[in-house]
Amino acid sequence: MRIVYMGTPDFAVPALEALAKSGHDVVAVVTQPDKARDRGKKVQFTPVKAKALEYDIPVLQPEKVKHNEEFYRTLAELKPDLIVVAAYGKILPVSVLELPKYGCVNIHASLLPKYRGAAPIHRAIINGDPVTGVTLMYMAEGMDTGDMIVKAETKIGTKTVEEMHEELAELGASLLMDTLPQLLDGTAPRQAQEESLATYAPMVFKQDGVLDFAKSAEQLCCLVRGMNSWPGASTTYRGQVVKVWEAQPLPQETGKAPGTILSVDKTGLKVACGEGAINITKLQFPGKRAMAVSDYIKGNTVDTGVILGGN
RNA sequence: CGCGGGGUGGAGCAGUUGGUAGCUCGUCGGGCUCAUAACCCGAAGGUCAUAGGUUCAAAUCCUAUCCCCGCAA
Repeated sequence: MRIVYMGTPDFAVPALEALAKSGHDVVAVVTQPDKARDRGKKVQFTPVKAKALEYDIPVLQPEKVKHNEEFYRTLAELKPDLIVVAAYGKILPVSVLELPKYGCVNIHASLLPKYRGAAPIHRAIINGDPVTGVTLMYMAEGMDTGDMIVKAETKIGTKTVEEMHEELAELGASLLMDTLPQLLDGTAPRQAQEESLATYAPMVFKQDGVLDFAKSAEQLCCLVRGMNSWPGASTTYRGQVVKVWEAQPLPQETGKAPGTILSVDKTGLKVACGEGAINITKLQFPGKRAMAVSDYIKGNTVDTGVILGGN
């Protein structure tokens, strides 16, 4: 069986590696073009490309996949029996979806039809959901609208989006491997998504991580976890941007204005919220590395009474 | 060559008219106390990122390199 794998970020690496190790014939990997990013504008390979090179798998990096005759021809010549997609980053045209004999399957990091779209893991945590998971599905034209094959779920608890991301990537990989035999003999189950239950998980940006202390302690802590480690929750202290990496809700009502720093000591930095209060235990000041509050106060001072998020 | 901040005892920081380094926490020892994460006394611990250069003398000035971080992408 000839398989083409399409994916770009870290999330898509475990499944590719599982396929490659299993001895299946991964004839090509398609990933986004390399981009100059980060400090110093260095050109970097996408995580999936790096992994593909490890296994000597040919890599294709088309600028666009729609209306791209050359790419379509190249793909067709590979005669794929199955195309597996995981966080590729571009919408595939119907011509590509219909190319492989056994279709195109996608690994999506949510329990569809909930959280279709770009940032399902972030949204599930930010919204305080108790569970989430991954769904293996046949791809259709719409954004994550295809028929579902199998799902696997897991508890969110107090995991950060980074931890959840890693866990779901592995879960997705094993789900794919478990289901692969059925995909390749056409016996995989197929269940349509209930449209009325569909929700969307839009991309998250740095701006989404700005803490609004008027919210409840629970909501703020979910946001902190849902933004760790990317793009990071933040607020401002005396005009400086401060990233907040870890925080826990405190039951107490404070009577103070939201954002007011109530106390600072080795156990953390307590801040009043619209409802309850939170205890920040790990943060990061500009130019500094992330550190525990207990470490930060060894050589720096944080004044109580200051209102975070103001000037 | 995208902009900028930073690398100083285990940790977090101070230290620009250049003169062999100081603070807080921690650690170890002792003391006080019914007791303590509290308090008191004492001790150990630093090639000041690396390599050169200037100088009688450099953490401090100059040059190159490595690493970390924020912004922007």
